[in-house]
Amino acid sequence: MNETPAGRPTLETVARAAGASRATVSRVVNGSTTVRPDVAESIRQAIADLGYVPNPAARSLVTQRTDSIALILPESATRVFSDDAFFPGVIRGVGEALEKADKQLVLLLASTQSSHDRILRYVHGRTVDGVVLASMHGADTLPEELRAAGVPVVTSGRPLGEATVPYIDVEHASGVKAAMDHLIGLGRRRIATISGPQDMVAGRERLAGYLAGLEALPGAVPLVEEGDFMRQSGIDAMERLLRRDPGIDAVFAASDLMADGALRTLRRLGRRVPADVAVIGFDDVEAARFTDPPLTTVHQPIHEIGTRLAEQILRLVAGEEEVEASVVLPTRLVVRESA
Amino acid sequence: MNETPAGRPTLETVARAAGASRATVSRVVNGSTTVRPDVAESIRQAIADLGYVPNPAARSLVTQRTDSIALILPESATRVFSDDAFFPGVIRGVGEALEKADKQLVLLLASTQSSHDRILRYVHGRTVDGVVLASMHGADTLPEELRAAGVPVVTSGRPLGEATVPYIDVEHASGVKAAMDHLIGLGRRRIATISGPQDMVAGRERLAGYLAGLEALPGAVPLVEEGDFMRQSGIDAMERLLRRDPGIDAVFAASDLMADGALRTLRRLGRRVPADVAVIGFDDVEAARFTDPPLTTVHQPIHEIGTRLAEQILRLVAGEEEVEASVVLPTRLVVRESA
DNA sequence: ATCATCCGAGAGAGCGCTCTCACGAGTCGC
DNA sequence: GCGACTCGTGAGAGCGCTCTCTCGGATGAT
Repeated sequence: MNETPAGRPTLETVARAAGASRATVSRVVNGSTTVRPDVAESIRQAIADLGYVPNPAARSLVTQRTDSIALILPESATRVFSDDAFFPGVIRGVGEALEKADKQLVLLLASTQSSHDRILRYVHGRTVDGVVLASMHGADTLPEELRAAGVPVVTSGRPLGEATVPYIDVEHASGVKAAMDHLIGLGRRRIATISGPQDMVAGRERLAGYLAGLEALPGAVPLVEEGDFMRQSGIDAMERLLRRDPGIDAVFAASDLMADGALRTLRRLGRRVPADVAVIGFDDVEAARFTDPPLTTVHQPIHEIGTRLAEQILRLVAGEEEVEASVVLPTRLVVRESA
Repeated sequence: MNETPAGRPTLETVARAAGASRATVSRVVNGSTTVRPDVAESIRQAIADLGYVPNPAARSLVTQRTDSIALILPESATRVFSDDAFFPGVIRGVGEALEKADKQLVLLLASTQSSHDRILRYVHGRTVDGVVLASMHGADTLPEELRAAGVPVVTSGRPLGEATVPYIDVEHASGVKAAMDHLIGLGRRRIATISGPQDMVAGRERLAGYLAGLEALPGAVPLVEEGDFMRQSGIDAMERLLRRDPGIDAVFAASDLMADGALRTLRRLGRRVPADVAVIGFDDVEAARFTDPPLTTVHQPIHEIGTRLAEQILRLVAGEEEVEASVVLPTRLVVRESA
C-alpha cells in the first residue's frame, strides 16, 4: 500500500523510500563519508526519484546558519544607484563570489532613513549570517551598531573616523597622485579639482591625493570645487572653476561621471580637451571609454571590490580569526585621450 | 534566583519574564486582538526589555512562508547590468515596494548557465515565496519551469511566444511609433534604425514600431542594423548604416546607450545632430539628458516597472485570484535636442 | 440559583531538520 | 576465546515558533 506523499518530500519520506533512517539520509545529503557506499547510493536514488530538496528553514533552525549574506545599501548609496555604475558593479562582484560559495545574497536597499531600524531588526533576527555594508557617509552609525549586535560585518570603503569593522577599500590617494604626476608631466601648471563630498572617505582621500600631487608644483594654489560624484555636479563645478580661474589647464575630477560633466562644460565653453584643458577622472566605469574624448582616468577594480567583500565576509562568518582588518586594492592610471 | 538567559531571548524567555504563556506572547507579537490590554502591555514591555526578535526560520518552518521574494537576473541580464541603467532602476523599484510590504529581496544573479539548476533547486527549496524574473531571451525556459514548480512568478517583459506567467511590460511599439511620427513631422525621409537583439521581445517590438512608423512614408525602405542594446554596438551599427546609405537623415536607436553610440559615430564622421541627422533613443535613462546633444528619447517608466513587478508578485503570493495576466505601462516621447 | 455562552489564556503537538548518543556487528590483540 | 576498539546506523531530543484544542471563569438569560 503506497502512501501518497502529500506535499513536498521530507527527510522522513526519503528515509522510508530508501529503507534507511532519517539520520542516515541527512548524512548523505550533507556529504558525510561514513555511510556505506551502497546505502548512500540507494538514498541518492530515492532523493532523485522523489525530487527531495532540503527545507532551509528547518535546517537553519537547528544549525543557526542561514547561508545568506545581506548587502546593505544605505539611502546615500541608493541615490546614486541607478546612475553610477559603481554599485551595480560591486553587487555583481559580491553576487558572483557568493554564488560560488553557495550563499544567498539578500539585498537591503535602505530607501529612507526609517529603514535604519528595519535593517537592525532584520539583522537582529539573524536572517543573515553576515552583512556587507556599503557605508558611505562618515556619520553612519550602522557599522558600529551591527558590530554591537554581534553580526559579522565588512564595509565597502574605509569608514570615516576609527574603523571598528574590517573594510575593503582602494588606494585613492596614490591613484590620484599618479594622475597628478601625469598632468604635471604633461606640463600642466594650473590644475584644479572637482572633489567628491567631504563627508565620505572616498571624497576626502581623493582630495588629499590632489593636494599631495600639487606639492610637486612649487607655488601652485589648490583650486577646489565640490561635487556629489554625479554628472550634473561635475557640469556645475566646472563652470564655477572656470569662473574662478579661466586659465585652468587641467582638472582632476573625483569621479568619471563628474569628469564627463566637466568635459561637457568645457566643450560648451569652447575649451578643447586635452589641448586647452586636460581632464582626468576616477573610477574607470564603462562609460569612461565613451566620453568625448575618451577619458583618462584612475582605474579602480570595482568588480574585485565586490568579490573581496564577499570573500572577507565569508571568512568572518566561517569564524576565521586571521581576517585582515583592511584590504586596500591598488588603483592605476588609465591613459586615454582626455589627458 | 535569576537565570541568565544564555543567547538570544526566545518566546519562552519572554513568556517567563512577563508571566504569560508562549502562546499569548506569540499572539501579542503577531498582533492578535484577543489579549487583555494589560497583559499585552506587560508582554510588550518584556519584549522591549529583553530585545526579543522572532526567529524567522522557526516561524517559516511552521507558517510555510518566508516573506522574501527572489529577483532573478539571468546571465543575459547581468551582462548589461553594470552598464545599462535599466536593471538597477528596476531593482530599486522592486526593492522599494517590497520594503513597504516588509518583504525581503533576494537577488539571484545567474552569472553562468550552470546557475540555472541552482536557481531551480533554490526555488524548489521554497526559500522564497515568489519570484520576479527578468526574463530576457525568448529561449528562456525558466519562467515555465518555475511555474511548473508551483511558485508564483511574474516576469519583466513579455516573454517571446506564449506568455504562461503574468508579466509587466511597456508599450514598445506605440512609443516607437510616436518617435517615428516625430521624425517624419520634422521632415525626415531617410529614417534608419539600430534595432535591439531579435531574440528579445523588447528588441522585436521596437523594430516592429519602426517598421509600422515607416509605413507613413510611402515608398520608404527599412534600413536596419542590429545591436545588443549596449553602447559599442550603437557605434558600430551607425557606421554600417552610414556605409549602406550616407544620405540617412534620421535614426531611431532601440536603446539610449546605442543612441549615444550613434551620436558618437555621427560626430566623428562630421554629421551634425540634429541638423544633418536626427537621433532618437529609447529608455530615457539618466544619461540621456547628458548626451551631446541631449537625447530625444522614448521614455519608459523604469522605476514603476519595478514597483509594479513587486506589487503583482505580492498579490500572487497572497493568493489573490484576480491578478492581471499582463500590465502594459505607457511610454512617451521626450523631446530634447537630438531630434 | 442554574445553565448555556463566550472570551481570554494555556497546554501541547508538530513543522523538518541536525546531531549526540547508544548500540550491534565486525576486527584485532593477547 | 574474550575484552577492547572501530565503524556504520538508528533512536530521539530539541531548535523556536504557530495554531488548534481545551479549559476556567465571567457574563447573561431564565
